[in-house]
Amino acid sequence: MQELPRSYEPSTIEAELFKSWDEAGYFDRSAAGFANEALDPYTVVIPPPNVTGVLHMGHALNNTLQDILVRIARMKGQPTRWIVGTDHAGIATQNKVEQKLTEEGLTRFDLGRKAFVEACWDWRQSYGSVIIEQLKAMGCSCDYAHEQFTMDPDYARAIRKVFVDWYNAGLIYRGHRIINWCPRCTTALADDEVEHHEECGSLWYLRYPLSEPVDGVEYLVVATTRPETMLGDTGVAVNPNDEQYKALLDSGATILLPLMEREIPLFADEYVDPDFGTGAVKVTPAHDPNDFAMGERHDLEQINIFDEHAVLTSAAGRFAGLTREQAREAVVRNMEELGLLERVEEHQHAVGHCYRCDTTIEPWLSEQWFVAMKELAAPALEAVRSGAVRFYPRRWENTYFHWMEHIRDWCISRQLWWGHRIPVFYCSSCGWVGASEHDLILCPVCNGRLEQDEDVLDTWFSSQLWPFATQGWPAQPGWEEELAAYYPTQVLSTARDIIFLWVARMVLSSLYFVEDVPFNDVLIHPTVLDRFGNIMSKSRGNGVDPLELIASYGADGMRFGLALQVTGNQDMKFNEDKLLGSRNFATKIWNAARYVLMHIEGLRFAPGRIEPEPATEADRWILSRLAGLTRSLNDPETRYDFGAHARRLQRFFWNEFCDWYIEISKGQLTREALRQSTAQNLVFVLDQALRLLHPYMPFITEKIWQSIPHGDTRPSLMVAAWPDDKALAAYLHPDAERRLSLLLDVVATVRSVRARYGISPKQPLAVVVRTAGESAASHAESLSSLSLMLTQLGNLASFTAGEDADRPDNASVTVTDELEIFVELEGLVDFAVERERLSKEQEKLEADRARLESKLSNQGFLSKAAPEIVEKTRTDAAEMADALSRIAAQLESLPR
RNA sequence: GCGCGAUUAGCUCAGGGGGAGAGCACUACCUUGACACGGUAGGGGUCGCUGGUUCAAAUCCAGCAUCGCGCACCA
Repeated sequence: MQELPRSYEPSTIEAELFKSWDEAGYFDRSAAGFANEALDPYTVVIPPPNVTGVLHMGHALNNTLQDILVRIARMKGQPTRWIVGTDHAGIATQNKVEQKLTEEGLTRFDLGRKAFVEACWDWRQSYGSVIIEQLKAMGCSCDYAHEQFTMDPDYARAIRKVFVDWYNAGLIYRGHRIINWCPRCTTALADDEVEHHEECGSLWYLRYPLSEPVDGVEYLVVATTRPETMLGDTGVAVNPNDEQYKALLDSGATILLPLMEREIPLFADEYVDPDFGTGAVKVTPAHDPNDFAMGERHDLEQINIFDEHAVLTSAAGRFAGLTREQAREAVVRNMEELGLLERVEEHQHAVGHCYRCDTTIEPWLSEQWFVAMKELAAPALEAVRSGAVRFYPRRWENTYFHWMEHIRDWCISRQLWWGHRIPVFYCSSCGWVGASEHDLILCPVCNGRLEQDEDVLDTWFSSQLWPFATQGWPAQPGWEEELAAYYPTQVLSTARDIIFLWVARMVLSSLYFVEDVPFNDVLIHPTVLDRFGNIMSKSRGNGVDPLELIASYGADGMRFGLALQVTGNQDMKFNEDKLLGSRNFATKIWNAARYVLMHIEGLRFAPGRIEPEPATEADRWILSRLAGLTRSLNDPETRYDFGAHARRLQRFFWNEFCDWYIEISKGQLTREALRQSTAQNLVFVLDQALRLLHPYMPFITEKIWQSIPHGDTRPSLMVAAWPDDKALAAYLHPDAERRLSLLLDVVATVRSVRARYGISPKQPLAVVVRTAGESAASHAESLSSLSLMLTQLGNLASFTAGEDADRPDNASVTVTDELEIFVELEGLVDFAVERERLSKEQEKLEADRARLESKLSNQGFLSKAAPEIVEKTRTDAAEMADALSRIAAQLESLPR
């Protein structure tokens, strides 16, 4: 037990507490021996942040939620491990290191592959742990002692095995295809890594002259959004059923491609939509996936006019050397000069951009590696259909299904240097090609020298293994036992934008290699938008730095404020007010704890856990409320309803414990007979509340808990027992709750009267309550027994309650369903004001009553509504009628 | 085009068939020995629109409108 400083300064306690948890070993699965090995383990893998990453709001939210779940499990005694680590993030990291080189006037080619990769490792050494440190600042209770990295040697082994197994199973193949190419990153991208934005572009109508006029027709018109690609055209297609081109098709006409003076065929293909543009499509097999497909069907030449930077090559003749933007301008100008530009229309269309650098993607023909997905997708689809993997909220399962059902092969090769190099070896002598888990030097066939594939694997190829590769698969000692005990993991919490990129692929690869799902629950948290509803991004500059928020509100304030905003919705407009409110809440908790400490000074507690001792109605009430809170927080159905739980916690602590129980305790503590029991109840409720709050606000709760005499033998709240709703259920007490609400009504009424008449809280008032209705007698008795408490809370000069209590002269009158509350005002009372207020109340009540009565006179209602509803309506209406008559009587008897 | 989400107090959002809620903001009063990052009392809403189901709809269903997010794209 120790003193708490007068004011709460988060920054003065957070780092120190974190260090103490770390040193005590609580982040380990054994929680320094406090975990109960007999219970189900709880394992979570963090979505590995990029090594280049700095904490953003998405991380702050996601890791708050994971930490809440992990801390609850740990307090329940489950062997808990939150696996943490970083992702090597191929493109992102390579970009960072290249950027640094550029500043030094170098390119990666100046360094060469080996030195460049070393530079990446150096970079990782220097900056790669930034985000891990930030997680610590948030208070995240990850297993930092076993930090993982997707480029670790053990991880690399897993990658190798996956690649080789799939290669040998024929699931990985090499192909010459149109892929998405980023000319800035100079690498291929998977379909999912391309972001489509709607852009306002143009549709150019170009005249393509026929080689020979047909029946006086000299040209046809094609429409295109990318005129520059015409330099690579090797055909023009129309729909076979399109009447307007029938004659041309039948005549076997060919086209003389302008600017290139190349003769290209006119052909028919079902793909062409006769109603779009002119119904004639220029076909560029090397630069458009659809054209590529048509080219394959019609055996067209593929002319690649772009190099890897999307600069025109010699295949573009005199346009060689231009960028694609310059080429567009030049082509359009040239066509116009030739009189071949018919018209230009505005045209809205989606354009693909690199998800890493936002450069416009170029569909580009190249040799790449692919994973055949269809076969792999089937069990992954089934895993979610069967419920083995369940999404929260459930609707995201549709997104997953749609992707899995329309899955396309996955381009996994990247033309980068930083990453897992593709383990395929080529023999230049005999042409042998093979994949190997170990580096090969000599050809197994001809003993010739082997060359390894130059490309590296997509970063998502490695992160798909995260849940099992981080637990030792496939070669670390004891991995089978590890997975048998701790796999699948319990929950994966992440943002919706990586459901395809990551979540789906983890399911798919885990089912293949570990023959089990990687996790049972997938929690898709809302996306944090700025306060105007825009997505937060670097380019918009509207991001909020979680570390600044921690500085302003404390880690606890930030966490609680974020948790409060979590709903089942897809978005969350970031509301900083909630963080301010949460910091204030933390201060409230702090001060409540200081109050408790202050008032138990000099008291002695029996050894062991402090037990509650319900001696008064208020004691029974607060314990009942605590029991109810604990029950609702432990409901497994609502385990991911963070916002609802946070609100309940705040309501209980602030509005019930602080506003009422602490206030009531002030009176109880002055009575010798109640002093000890009240103190015990204060400590007990505070202790239990701190436990329930700890997962949300780990620092302040720990700090306070270690300062109060809870009597628990555990040295830290982090490993103290989570409140047991079944044990607390013994304290549920509906009658006490009902009686306290009567008292609360009376107190609120007295305060309201004071405010209305400007009477100081310091001036004691005499109050008389007349009880009414069926429970009049017991209510009168309850209130009488609570009179000490009432007197203290309302600062009353006297209090009497009874079924037949008389209204004093000169009293303000308030009528409730079950009470008539008279507050004596000794000449101050303004009866005109009282009458007006009562009349207003009467009006409102009469309207309500009329509505209920109309229900009760409705045959349909009486015969079809649930009996208990009818009964309730009846008693409510009766109560209202009764209250109305009492109001009428009061109005009648009030002096004029 | 297909799918999904949102629309409730000035703002941010809960709620989810049976008497409209919270926080912030606003107004008034209160520096009371836990807390002014506080307390008390107030004001403020025909729950987007139109239909339907139902004894009963803010709540369920359909359509519409507006905003937003995916996916797929016809060059």
